[in-house]
Amino acid sequence: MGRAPCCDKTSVKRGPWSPEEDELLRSYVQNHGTGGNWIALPHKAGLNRCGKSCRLRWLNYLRPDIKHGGYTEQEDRIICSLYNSIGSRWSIIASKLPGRTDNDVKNYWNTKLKKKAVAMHSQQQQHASGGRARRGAGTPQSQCASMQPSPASASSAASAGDAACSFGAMYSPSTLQQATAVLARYDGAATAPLPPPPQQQASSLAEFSPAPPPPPAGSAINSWAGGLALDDMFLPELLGIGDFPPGDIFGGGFAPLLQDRASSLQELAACYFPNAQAAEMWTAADHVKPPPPAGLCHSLT
DNA sequence: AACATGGGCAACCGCTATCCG
DNA sequence: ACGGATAGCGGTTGCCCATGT
Repeated sequence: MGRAPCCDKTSVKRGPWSPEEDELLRSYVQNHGTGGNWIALPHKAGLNRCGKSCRLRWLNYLRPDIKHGGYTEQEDRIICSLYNSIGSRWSIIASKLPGRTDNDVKNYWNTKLKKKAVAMHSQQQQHASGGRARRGAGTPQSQCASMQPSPASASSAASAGDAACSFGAMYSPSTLQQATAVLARYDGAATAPLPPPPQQQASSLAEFSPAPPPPPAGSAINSWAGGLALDDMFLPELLGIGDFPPGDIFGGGFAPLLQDRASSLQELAACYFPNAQAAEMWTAADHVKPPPPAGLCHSLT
């Protein structure tokens, strides 16, 4: 027997929201907040809607700081880089793009950016092979398989297809633990009072940042450090300055989008680090040296 | 002008994670 | 420690509109 539904779907309104409903929800949330309970909110607000529907409407459409459309090339680059690095974890990707929602980013990727990427990729494949397309190239699966070590879909909700490019599949548990420890230190830098100069960064990261509590066994990447730090770990790759293979859709085919990387460093760093000093420190660091064999954290350690 | 087709986007569905008693 | 309730997430669906025939 399954769980009871969150609301009686036969008695609540579904489908597109009317302006009146939008106004009811907007004014209620602005006056009272969500109260931490979306299920009870529709009744309090006088809406005949499911709580989940209200939450989605607010988060994706009614929030005051939402931006719709008009994606910049900078945002394109961030999305592509992050997708390459962490896969379809839209909430994480969206969190790096102020004013964008996961749904919006997901739709944008699925309807526009993905096609752009595939087109660029096939164009480059034709160039590289004198017109012969690589077998399987251009499909989502081949894109995934051709990507660099990817932490995509680290959660247990990963689909079978995602598993092919899952983080866990790419790195050994010991490597993950090692990376997680590094991340823990670096992550703390965002709140540190004064970061050291870049050249001292590696040795002193641990000193200006208290280590977080050890992760629960078997869940190092997936829980306490995963969501926040996985993408930070792959900053060089996110920027396209890591070790993408030349034929990679993002490292190669997406080269035009990833060009002008150096000038984008500051903007990107600002996206990744809430603390301006940490962003500055990262920007100033040397990101272009070759990656270590493990392919992990070469700019951060 | 009428119809078919495809793209874009909002909303829904079903699942996992997390919280809380 | 356990189980129920809720939040959050990613995949999918379906509607609307623009464009082509």
